[in-house]
Amino acid sequence: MGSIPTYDPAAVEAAWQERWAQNHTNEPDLDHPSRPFYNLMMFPYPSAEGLHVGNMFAFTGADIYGRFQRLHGHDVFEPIGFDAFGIHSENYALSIGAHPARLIPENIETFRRQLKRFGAMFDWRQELSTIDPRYYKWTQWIFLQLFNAGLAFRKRAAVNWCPVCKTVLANEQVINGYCERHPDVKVEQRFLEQWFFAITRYAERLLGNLDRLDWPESTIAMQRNWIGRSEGAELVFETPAGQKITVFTTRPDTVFGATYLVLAPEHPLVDALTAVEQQPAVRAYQREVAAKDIVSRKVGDKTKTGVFLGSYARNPATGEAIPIWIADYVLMEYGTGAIMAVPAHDGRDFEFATQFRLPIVQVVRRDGEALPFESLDGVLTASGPFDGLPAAEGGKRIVAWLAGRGLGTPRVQYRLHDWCISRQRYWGPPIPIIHCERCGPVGVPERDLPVELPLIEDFRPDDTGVSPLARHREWYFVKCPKCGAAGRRETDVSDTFLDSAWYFLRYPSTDEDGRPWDPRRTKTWLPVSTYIGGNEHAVLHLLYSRFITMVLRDLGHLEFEEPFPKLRAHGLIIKDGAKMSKSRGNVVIPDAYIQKWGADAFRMYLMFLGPFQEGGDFRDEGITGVRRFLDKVWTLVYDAAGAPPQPVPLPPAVDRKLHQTIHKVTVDTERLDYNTAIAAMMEYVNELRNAECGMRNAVEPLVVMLAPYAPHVAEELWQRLGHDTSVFDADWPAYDARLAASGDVEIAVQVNGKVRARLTVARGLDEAQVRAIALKDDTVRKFVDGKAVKKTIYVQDRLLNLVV
RNA sequence: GCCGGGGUGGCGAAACUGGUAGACGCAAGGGACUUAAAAUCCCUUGGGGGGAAACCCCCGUGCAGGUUCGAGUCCUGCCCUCGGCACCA
Repeated sequence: MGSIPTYDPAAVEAAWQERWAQNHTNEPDLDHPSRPFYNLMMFPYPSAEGLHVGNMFAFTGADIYGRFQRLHGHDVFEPIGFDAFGIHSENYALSIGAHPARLIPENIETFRRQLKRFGAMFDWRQELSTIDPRYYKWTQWIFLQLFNAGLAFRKRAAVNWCPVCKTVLANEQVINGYCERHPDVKVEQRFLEQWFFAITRYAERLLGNLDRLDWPESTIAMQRNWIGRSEGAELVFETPAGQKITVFTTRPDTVFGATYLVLAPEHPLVDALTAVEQQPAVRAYQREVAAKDIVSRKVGDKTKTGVFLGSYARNPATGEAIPIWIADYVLMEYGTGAIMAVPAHDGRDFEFATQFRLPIVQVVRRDGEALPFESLDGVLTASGPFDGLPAAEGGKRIVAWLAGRGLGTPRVQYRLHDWCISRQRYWGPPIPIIHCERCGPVGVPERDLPVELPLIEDFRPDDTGVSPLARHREWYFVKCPKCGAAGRRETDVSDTFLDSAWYFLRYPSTDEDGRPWDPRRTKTWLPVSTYIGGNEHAVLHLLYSRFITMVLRDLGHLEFEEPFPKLRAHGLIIKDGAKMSKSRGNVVIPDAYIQKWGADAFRMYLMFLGPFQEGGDFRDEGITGVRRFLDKVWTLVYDAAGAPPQPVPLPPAVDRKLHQTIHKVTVDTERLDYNTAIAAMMEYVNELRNAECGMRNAVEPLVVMLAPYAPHVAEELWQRLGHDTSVFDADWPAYDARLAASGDVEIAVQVNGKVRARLTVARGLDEAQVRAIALKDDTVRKFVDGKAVKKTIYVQDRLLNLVV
């Protein structure tokens, strides 16, 4: 047998990484693949701290899946890139006094080195970075496609403003009224001209398509909630002067109980509806609300406030005059910015009515229910001709009745807002627009793309709300491309979510300069076969990517409208019960672990920590177990490699276990249940060791199954077994269901549902046979003797239950 | 408040459509090898009780009920925890 060299991961891994690069092992033929499989994972933001275990956990899980597909004969394309623009990079650069244009490429270099070290099958030919002008040229091109299609527009909008970041924040960057980057800085409200994408026009399709996506239920639910479709009606309340106030309601059945109206303080009709004597109070209230930031208005103190306008409108159902109020609990951006208040059947209206002593009229009844009664499960009352109808049915009839008089119409409303893509910052792709006095906003002609982000030393944002680019005069002033008059460049840069909304389209075509992608390659590789990423992107990134893809399809640039038919979400790796973050100081960097244990052991350890799709708590105690396992495999294979090459039949117990293992590893890997797949391989190795079976045909399939998990050592062992091609060119082992289900079985014998004995019997016995054997067992007899067996339940090969 | 996960040994976790709870691994204890240690190998390990022993009994999957021959798994009502949304009419 001879002495076995010890397993030295560092040497094995370096050697194979070099060979993969030399042999182009991970570079599929992009133009003529026979069975293309696009294995996509969410590209990282290259932070200054470097790749942390959370990234590596995600990428390893995705890489295992790609390698598994490769072993099933697919041409797997597994690209990687860097999402390197954005406020995170810029703020970090500011905080250490560096320039992002110099700092970020260094970070990328660190990431690239770390990514190469852990041994994923990345196709480095197709690497991309969002800060590369060759990339963002096409990000700008996409903006222009939307602009030319009328889907990009400018609007003055109330925005969240962080006085420290000196920029607009998205609502999700505001945590309880404070900036997510600066937990002690209150967010303010500002009004600025912003660029928006009209994503709301796609709401119905974005929602409807969810039904046919193979995505985690929870992700679908989050998207559904975010889009927030509600069905209801618009109803019209008229004032004596003939002004029409339109409200949106999901409860038209309760219109007979509407005892007052509430408008948002910014509602355009407020001035016209305010009685002279109420003007001072109304103005004061409007000013007070405007001074609040939009977040604390929504999230902060929810005590109801409001002011009576001093005027009235007619309830279209009862004909009664009801007072009109303004209150900040009504939001201008949702529905029509006005509501009919039904205090008997809405908690918020109830609170408001109680506070300001407004009338409360119950119009839906169910026995034993107190007000406010919000359920639709009741019967109409005090509703004229509709009394006695179930609320849902009554609502439909009331809308029809009001529609007949021109006072109502059914209406679907979404919570989704248009996507604000403007950022008053430096570190992003300039929005490719030139403002002209005569022509208005004009798109930069495609031949002039990219609009390069100029390298300016003073990129610090200031308090004006205008991007630092405006201070760069030779860049800022430019001729209008349409009329030649003096124009000014748009100085806002676009949201990073736009960079990442199309990167998967670019990967197969990174070598294209004249167009964003090669249509033939796109047709070959897209849509993405499997997309694996974190649930922190469940809503925005995925929704925006779907939207952009849909628009590009409508404009004739793509042939599909859903980019990710199959999505899987991995869990989060936490440390000491908390999410890893620099501020908590609990970020784990993988380099030292890889150094000590090897990339293969560390990959497997991360996957063995818990279910991939749920994540887990990082502790480093367990890694020795995985490393010991690899050492055992190493020894077993070296022993087997010395055995004669012609196959001899395996001992039946080993053969059975082998086929059971193949079955389990196959099924579990396909489902991303990596932790149990690894456990199954460990069991098999234990079996081989117990049986002292060091046979070639017992270990060859194991090496192949191990390959997705521990690719370097699998290659080394495969070669040791005498193969001169990559293990990834081998076939995934087939399993024989008959063999897997051969041999004896242990049957549990229960008496009255309690296990009293375990019998080892031949497979496939019938109830009578098992029962006869069971009744000979001493322990069973102890519980059965002297009693009548009333009933027996038999589950083939598993269990016999005697009921006495 | 609403929408989703999840509560199982000392720890990370397994358990397919109701059918032998705790696979696999860590840690711990004992033993072998060694001058010694590390490494490696073997054994034990949910709690309690009985037996000289092979073994046997009772309890046990967040809590309280229920359905069932049988419940970690299904139903009802709670508690805790983690994500997401949050005055969306």
